[in-house]
Amino acid sequence: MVGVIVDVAALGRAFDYSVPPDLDGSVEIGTPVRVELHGRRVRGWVVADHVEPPAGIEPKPILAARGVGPPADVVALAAWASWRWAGPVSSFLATATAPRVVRARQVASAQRHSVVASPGGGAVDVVDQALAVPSDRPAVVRLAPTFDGARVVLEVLHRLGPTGALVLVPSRRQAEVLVGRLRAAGAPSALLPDDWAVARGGSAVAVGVRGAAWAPLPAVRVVVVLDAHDEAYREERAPTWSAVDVAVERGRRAGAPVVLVTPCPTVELTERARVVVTPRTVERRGWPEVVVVDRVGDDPRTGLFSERLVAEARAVLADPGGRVVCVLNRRGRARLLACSACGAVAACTRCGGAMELGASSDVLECRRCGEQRPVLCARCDSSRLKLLRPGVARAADELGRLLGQPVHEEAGPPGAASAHSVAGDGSRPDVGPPARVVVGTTAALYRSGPANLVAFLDFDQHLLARRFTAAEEALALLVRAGRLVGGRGGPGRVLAQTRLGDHQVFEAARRGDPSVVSEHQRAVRRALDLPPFAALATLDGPGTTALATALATVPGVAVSTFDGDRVAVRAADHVVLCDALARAGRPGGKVRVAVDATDL
DNA sequence: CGGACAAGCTGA
DNA sequence: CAGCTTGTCCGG
Repeated sequence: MVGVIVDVAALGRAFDYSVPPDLDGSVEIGTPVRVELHGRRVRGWVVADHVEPPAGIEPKPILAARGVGPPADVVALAAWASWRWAGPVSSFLATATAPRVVRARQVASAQRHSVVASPGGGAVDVVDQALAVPSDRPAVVRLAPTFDGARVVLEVLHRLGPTGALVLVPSRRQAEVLVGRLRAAGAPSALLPDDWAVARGGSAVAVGVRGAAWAPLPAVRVVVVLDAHDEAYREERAPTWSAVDVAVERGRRAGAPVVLVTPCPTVELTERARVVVTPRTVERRGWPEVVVVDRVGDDPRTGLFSERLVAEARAVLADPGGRVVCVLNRRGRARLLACSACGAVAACTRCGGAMELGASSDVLECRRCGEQRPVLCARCDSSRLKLLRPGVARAADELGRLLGQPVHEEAGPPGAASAHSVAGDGSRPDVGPPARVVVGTTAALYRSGPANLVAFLDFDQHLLARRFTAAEEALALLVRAGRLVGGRGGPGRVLAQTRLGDHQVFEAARRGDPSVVSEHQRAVRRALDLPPFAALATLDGPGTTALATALATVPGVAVSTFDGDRVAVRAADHVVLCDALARAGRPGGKVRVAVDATDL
């Protein structure tokens, strides 16, 4: 008999099944199976061996085994994650399972011995120090934005060999590029999830994005996370797990060193890891030059583009190869309109959402419910509406006029193909040369090639975002921009328009020292009892009240309402918080539980 | 989650 | 009272 977790979100516990003789040998802990449950056939995973079913229960047989599953220690890790993020074990097992059935024969085992050459340079010292950290604590390696993190990976592989190395990067593109470099350096590498079977064999480096924290390496010997500050490591949908936390826990359980590489360590990271730094003069040179354009004295009605910005852009474009990228995190032509006569904001008469100008500019559309109405004020019937918050499309029009250049708009959904993303060799024969002027959302920072000027049109929207991690995320944007323009001493610059010119984020960039932000944030978080000095979860959905009521009775747990109907749950640490969530169950039906939420 | 079954509501 | 909706229970 074996214990099986079924892929039914509401069922947290395992059910017992018998293993029919023809499946004996192909079923072990982690094996994906089909089983019958309550009259239907569902997917499940074997999570326990040699179990005794309770008296009076006659287990049904497993219907089929679906190839090779995650190794036993990953199954145990899924159980831990289920506790840590208050989500179903099955959701984590699904993430840890190959996208297509993997047969035992496909899992490559023994491999040749391979040696990775040391990349030399600054990576050597830093890896020396990182690997000297006792393995029960991760090391945070703080390197300048323009430092090539792949060198750290190569140096680690040079020291410890490729077998059992787990390497995470924020984006698929970075994963592909890194795998190419590792293979070129002689390290057998598995790109996840594609090369799942190879990783399951255990003799390659496993490389991938968020989900690769669950890579099926049978024995992890070292973990490296590049750009460990990146938000892409967090799953926003419930359960809201973090690949960095999973990777750290995995390394801890395996007794393997964990190396978290980042130019801008978050308070979360600095609080629980030992920070390894490079010489300040070296680090400083690898930060971009940041021009802060403080618009605090400007007339609010002046446009999106300060004189300084236009002058800098013109100077860049005077050089035939010069490129400019402008960032404005608002899509559409106009996100918020108001009546010029009476001042009323153009809100939807049905749902109250903000209405924006449709593509043809002759109709108002609600972004929330899709309601349409003519371009008229709902209060006074005036047809004169003014723009309160111009979007990307409007910004592109305006910039095109100011610069006398065609402007490319980049505001597609994340992951969509870009007309001008630059391939490794700098060319895209199918679309022609990259645009010289790009206006887009922050997505433009991830899809544009090298630039000479990256300008944030309204940096305050990042500094003032409602998440309490806003300052750290804003610094990460300057880092990202810095990688497009290069370090100080080079020709490229970052420019930020703001009304908060003396914000710590600018001070950190000016000094090339991210600790300015993390020290400031540490003080704020401590004073407000926010993570990492407390554990925090938010609840929403119909079952919120019932769960909040149950949690409020647990000693050490504090419950408070915010935003009308959402609930924040706080405790001194995750043990108290997650134990309370696990014991409370879901008394009132559907609730979205977001452990480690940042949008208070 | 989703099927089974019971209790409650509706209309002719 | 058939037929349908809504609620509650439970899975090996």
